[in-house]
This record gives sequence, structure tokens and C-alpha cells, in this order.
Amino acid sequence: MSHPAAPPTYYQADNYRPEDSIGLMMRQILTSLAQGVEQRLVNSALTHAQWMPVLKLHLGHAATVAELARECHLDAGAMTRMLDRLEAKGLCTRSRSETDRRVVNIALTPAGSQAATEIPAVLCAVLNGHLNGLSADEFATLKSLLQRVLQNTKSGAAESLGAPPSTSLSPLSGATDAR
Amino acid sequence: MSHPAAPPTYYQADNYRPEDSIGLMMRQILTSLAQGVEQRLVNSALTHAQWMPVLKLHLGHAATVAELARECHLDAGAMTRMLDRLEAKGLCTRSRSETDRRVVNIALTPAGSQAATEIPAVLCAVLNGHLNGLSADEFATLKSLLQRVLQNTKSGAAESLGAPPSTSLSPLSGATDAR
DNA sequence: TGGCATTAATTGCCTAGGCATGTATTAGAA
DNA sequence: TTCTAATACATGCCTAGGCAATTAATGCCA
Repeated sequence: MSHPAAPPTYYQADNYRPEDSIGLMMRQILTSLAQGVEQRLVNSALTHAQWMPVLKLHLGHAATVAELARECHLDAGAMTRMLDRLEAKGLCTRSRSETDRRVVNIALTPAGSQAATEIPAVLCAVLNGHLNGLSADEFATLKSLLQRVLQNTKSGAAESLGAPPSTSLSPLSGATDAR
Repeated sequence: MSHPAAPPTYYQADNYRPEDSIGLMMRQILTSLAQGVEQRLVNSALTHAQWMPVLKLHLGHAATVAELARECHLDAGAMTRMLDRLEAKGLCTRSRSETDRRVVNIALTPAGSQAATEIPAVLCAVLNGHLNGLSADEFATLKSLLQRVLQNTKSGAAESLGAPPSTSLSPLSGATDAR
């Protein structure tokens, strides 16, 4: 390949202004979305971090710890503890698989299923509430642009560029928690 | 006023698809941004959550715990612990104010200032890396649309709408941690 | 001036996630 | 078949944030 295109220079270090950062803007929007979801989920006893695993279970997109962790893009250890909390609240149950005794099958209790059915409406209400004043075209444009930024995160364009070229030898190890 | 405009219905519960959610898209983008920043900050001994307070201190936007917490949009208790970690790493120092013995003045050490000077370049590099393939116009459009969504979070349009009308009597209290 | 509300900072208790390690179980190769 | 590698899950240790209660100091008002 003839070297990939250089990234743009829309942001410059010498006049960086936080309020122009799409990162901070998205962070504030996400915080607001999370708060909105949590407010509407108080009846379901679900926190904003808990609706996703419950929904994934409900939709049949996952039934084991590993599957659920992959679907929710989080650590297996974190998922184990999340299930501890969900189980403690009576929303799901765990049972060892009999065909493969390593895996743990997860199932929603009736209460869990009940909570799950309420989730999509809550998500949609909160999202729509944040789209006030945007036309359908503008909404489509926003989605499209976000999608393209998202592509950059996957193609690796975002990681390789700007990283110290030969300083860090093992890009995936490093930072073994000397925080 | 004649009741505010009803929010749009771009998202509908009966055919909600996670991959269309601008919330999930932004979450994935933010995760990638945070990872990128953290990778480039290993030399500075800063985590992605630590660059903001250090930068705010460096720019003189805050010099006390309360100011810093407000600038970083986070809890005062969390900021106290954040400063514990920063102080433990030798990046800042704390000292009781003599004019008002309640407040604690925070100052960066030379190491902290040094780390701070590297931050803007890192942020810009990561942001630019994620904007690959977007024209200047498209970038401006994205910022503008995000700004308008952000406005909805502040005007309260996002909170009031879609919330159970008369169910929750105290909108700001509630959810006293029965998680 | 004395009492009282307000403010600043800290701490305890909770949820939450990442990384490394440990342990059982399974799958695959010699 | 036996030994080894890979997998699934759990756990410990860390960073991190929110809410509530506590303590100390200040400001204000009667």
C-alpha cells in the first residue's frame, strides 16, 4: 500500500479549547443519556449499567458469561460481578451447564424478563428527548457522521497515527498497572 | 407559553436496534478516544481520567478542590480521592489556605507541570486520528449537531419529556441507593 | 456577640470496569 | 491414552465516580 492518508489537523495543541472537543461534547451527552435512562428505570430496580446485559439476555443474544461479556463489550470478570448483583436482586439465575461444566448458563427470572420488556421504550424515549429540534435529515446526518468516526476506531487509523513510533516496543503490553 | 414541541420519534421501542443508537455509537467512540489518550500518556504516568484535573490546574482554571470538581464535572468526594492519587504520584501538592482554613490549595509539582504541557498535543492527535476521512465541512457539521443535542440536555427538554408524569413526586431525590 | 445556616473538604459505602492470576474443565496433539 | 494447550469462570487488586454523613471553618443575621 502507498502509505495511508495523513489525519487532518482540525485540532491543534497551541489553541486547543475543551469546549470544541467532540470528545467532551459526547461525554456530556452520554452522561445526560445515562442519567435519563437511570431516572426512568428506578421502578425496574435497574441501573444504567445493568439494562444492557438484561436486554441481551432477554433478546437471546447471549446466555453465558463469556457471550454476555462479549456482547456488552466488557471484561469477563466485570460481568461475573455484574451477574452477582443482578442475581442478588433476583433478576437472573445461574446454573452450571451439563454438557460443558465450565460454562455457566444464565437465565432471566420472571422479574428480570419483566424489567427487560420495559427497557426499549425507555431507551427510545430518552434518545428522542435528546433529539429535540433535529430534523430527520439532520438526525440521519448525525448518525452517518458518527458511523464514519466509528469506522476510524476499528480500522486502526486512530491508534497507529500519532503514537510514538519506536518508543513503545510492545504496544499491547506495557502499563502493567503502575498507576 | 404554548406547550413546547413534542420530541421526535426517530427511535421506536418495537424496532429498536442497538447499532442505530447514537448513544452506543458515542460510547464506542469515547472508549476508543480514552484508550488512545491513555496509550500516549503512559510516559506521563497519567491515566485518561487524570489528564483533565492536571490540565485545569496547569491552565489556572482551578486551584481548589471545589473549583476543580466543578470544572471537571465530578463529585467533590471523587476529586479528593483523585488528588490522593495524583499527590501519591508526586504530580501535585495540597496546602491549607491561610485566608480561609476550610479550603485546600492545590499546586502542580514540576513533574505535574511537565506532564500537563504534553496533554494538549496528545488530545489533538487522538481526536484528529478519529476524524480521518471527514472533510472540514463535515467536521463542522458534526460539531454543530452535537452542540444542538447538548443544548437539549441543558434546556431540560431531555429530562422532562418521556418521564412518568405524576409517578415520581420528587424528581431530584428518589433512588436513594436501593441498588 | 451568640446562634445558625452555608460552605469546603474528607470519609464511608456503594456500583462499576480493567488487568492479572488462579482453578476447573475441555479439546487437541503426540 | 496421556500430556499439554486452550477455554470458562471466578477472584484479588487497582482506578474511578456518585451519594450521604461528618467535621471544620466561615459568613450572616438578629
